[in-house]
Amino acid sequence: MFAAPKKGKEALPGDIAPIGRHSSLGESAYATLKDSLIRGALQPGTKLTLRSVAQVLEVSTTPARDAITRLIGEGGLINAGPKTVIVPYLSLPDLDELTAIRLSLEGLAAEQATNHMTESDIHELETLQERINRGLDEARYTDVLDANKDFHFLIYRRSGMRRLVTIIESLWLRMGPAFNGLYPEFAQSRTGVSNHLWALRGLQDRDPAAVRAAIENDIRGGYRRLSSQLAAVGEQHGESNA
Amino acid sequence: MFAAPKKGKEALPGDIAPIGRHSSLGESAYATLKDSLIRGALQPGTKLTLRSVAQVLEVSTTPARDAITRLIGEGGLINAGPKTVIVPYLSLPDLDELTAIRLSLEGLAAEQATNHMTESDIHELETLQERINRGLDEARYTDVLDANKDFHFLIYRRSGMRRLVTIIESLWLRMGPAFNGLYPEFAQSRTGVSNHLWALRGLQDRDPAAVRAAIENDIRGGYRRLSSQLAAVGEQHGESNA
DNA sequence: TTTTGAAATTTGATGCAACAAAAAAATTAG
DNA sequence: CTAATTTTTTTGTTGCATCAAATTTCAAAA
Repeated sequence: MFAAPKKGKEALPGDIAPIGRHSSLGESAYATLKDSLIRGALQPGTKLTLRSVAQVLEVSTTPARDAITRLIGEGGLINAGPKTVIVPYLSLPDLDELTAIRLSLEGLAAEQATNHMTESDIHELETLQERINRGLDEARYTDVLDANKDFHFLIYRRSGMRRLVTIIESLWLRMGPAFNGLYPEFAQSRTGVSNHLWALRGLQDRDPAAVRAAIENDIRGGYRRLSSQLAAVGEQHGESNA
Repeated sequence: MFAAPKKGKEALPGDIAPIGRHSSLGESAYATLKDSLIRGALQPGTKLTLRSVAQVLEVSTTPARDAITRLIGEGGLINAGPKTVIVPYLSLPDLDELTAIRLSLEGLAAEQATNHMTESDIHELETLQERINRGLDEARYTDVLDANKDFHFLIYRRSGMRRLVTIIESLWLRMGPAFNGLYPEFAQSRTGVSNHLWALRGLQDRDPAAVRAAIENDIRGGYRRLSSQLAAVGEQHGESNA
């Protein structure tokens, strides 16, 4: 049926080869769209068509199709009809589910990362935190959200668990659009700052449970703010699009 | 850039509409391949080419491409070279990571499902368990694995968390090929049976923690058996392909 | 036998056109 | 003005051809 695995001597190229580069138009189209989604650049309900994506990304329909198909698979886009894909709305049940998964997975990642963090990692986190603080002071909310994302994922990546990080990304992908138009309201709050500081302290102390708790707290704080926003604004989209 | 969301009256189709059916050749090609992977029908290392998949599935290259691309995104297939996609080997580090995630997520799903299970659900679980027992007696190992999968996912689905179930599926997708050629060795063990019984008891008692513990135990048991098999056979594929 | 290297073959990526289906717009009827 | 109906436009799907790049084959050289 399919080609059987190579049985040969399996010449391992020594110790290098964590490769995997895979640049193609489809790949970068996917990456670009995904980034837009995570950043909240696309409003929920925005309709994406094959040809419009192709045009914006300056590629043909084939790579655009690749990107859209993959994103639908991850839940970053959904089919709102046989020929209509849109950026999904985040309903309260959706947010509940996402949050529960995030608590599990980001908590796990944070825990696992704790004993892998280097001094320079921690220093980098502190730099990111400064950028967050400065962003809050100067009302540069996009910067705040970006730096916040970097802060979290720097930690998660140090878990050494690649698939885990990928899954967490797909969760953030789902949250992103909900922030659209909410930057000030959302980023203004400084509740997250103290959670980050607790996380930093836990990392320095090599205390996995403390780091996990800090991250979980951060997620819960975000949940509170987002859910009240959703309750206030988003009743018209009752159904879950998970 | 893209079409803005409809502002109109948003005619909700009443109460029905959990729809989302999306039958297309690409979709079914994806489903078919995915199923083959989960069932362990494909040996790790098996090379898949666009055209061979297209031929086997009796479709053109386009739907085959869809399926392969999506599966790569989920980690069910990997790029072993610029023009080579294979069924991934499961290294011990990979198994460790998968297991950690499974414990988190399947534990969560089991917990959440506990209070949603109906009498008839539980009855169905008992039926499945009988099929597992019979399969063990009669050495019908494929049946055992199938029924085992149904047992777990019936529970998980009752969590009501769709995205969670999808993610868990992608984890099983990654485990499937590792069972290839190991059916007897793996399914022979009856360790799983008592875990399932504990899970059933927990469900009847509406004890989420007990159900979670039973499922976690089941996962750990599988981990032990698989990891020793991997350690014995699979040294030649050192690198992680997560 | 092993190694090397070049030729032949196969591969994935990409663009594109045709088609049926669906959505949107325009029109008509009430 | 609203609602139904028809017309027009747009959409995703699918198959396929092309092309550069990578793989495989195979024979010559060591």
